[in-house]
Amino acid sequence: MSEPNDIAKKLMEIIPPSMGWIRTEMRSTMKEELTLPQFRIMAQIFRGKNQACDIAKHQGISQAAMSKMIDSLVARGFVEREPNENDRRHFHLVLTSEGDSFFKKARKNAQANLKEQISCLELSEREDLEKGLRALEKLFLTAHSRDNSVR
Amino acid sequence: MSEPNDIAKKLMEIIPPSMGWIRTEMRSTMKEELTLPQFRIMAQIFRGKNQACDIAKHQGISQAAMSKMIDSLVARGFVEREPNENDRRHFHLVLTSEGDSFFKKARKNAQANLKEQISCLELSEREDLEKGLRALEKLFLTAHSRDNSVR
DNA sequence: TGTAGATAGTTAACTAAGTTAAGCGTACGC
DNA sequence: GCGTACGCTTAACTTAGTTAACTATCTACA
Repeated sequence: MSEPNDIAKKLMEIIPPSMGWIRTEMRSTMKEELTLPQFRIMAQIFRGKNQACDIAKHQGISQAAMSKMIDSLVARGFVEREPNENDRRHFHLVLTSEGDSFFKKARKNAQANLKEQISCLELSEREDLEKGLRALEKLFLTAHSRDNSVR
Repeated sequence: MSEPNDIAKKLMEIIPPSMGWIRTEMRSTMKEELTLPQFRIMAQIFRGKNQACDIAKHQGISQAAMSKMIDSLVARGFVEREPNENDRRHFHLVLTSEGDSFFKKARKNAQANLKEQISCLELSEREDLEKGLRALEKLFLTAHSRDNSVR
């Protein structure tokens, strides 16, 4: 039990379809408004990450992709690029008040759906899930920071 | 603790970047050969799912998208559409011998990378992760089958 | 001081993966 | 045997990603 290899196998089996499911949930929740990658970018800005390249690194995408998605968020009036006086190479990304309230609403809806599903699990399963997510977080964070240091 | 709402929040925070990380891992493992969605389709066929619409449902994508990706797998010589005599509306998808051996090789490599990362976790964390993945599986499967029955 | 190199971001050209809508052929219930 | 549901494909489109080449800025250092 708990053989790294078995876990790796399970991870590859479970995570992608779960992700597909979350994507579908989010899509139906947010209708035409916002795609999942756009939502994630807004989530990062909301949490105080305000430099495009940092967010790009965190999401594992290129700066070019980031730049384009920020364009579309700016076009929708959800995000603004504020010039940064200290270092004029980068902008300070901020949510507009419209972006902020939309983000909060979208997050709440998406969570409500997920919450309903999660409520169907047994208590013990919910505990397992919670602990498992923490382990996954650590796994991802260590792997990720290692990547960054190497590349 | 273990409030469905907290878990939902955590899920939305952790799964997408984890997915991004797995995608990056897979990409570097499989080089130019195969994309992750293509790999997942092959995995389904490998496990005996051989009807395009079933796989499309499982992945949460449209039949049209499925059809195109199967085209590309067929073009690479990894998959074949065998006519089905019982019901000529659908094909019987099978891996070619080249597809089969490529799939096994790719899966082994991808797992080896993940395994290495997972080995860095404590034993207790690995156990948590394993249990959590099982809970996630159940969550996904029940939600998914409910979706299918409703939609 | 001035120049070399690193960093932040954009643009262009491309590909993959997804969507919806329309259509074709087959199977099946009544 | 006819309408309807099903399996699949095609066409036209969008989004998200890539790499490569570019601009502009900052920083370190001879």
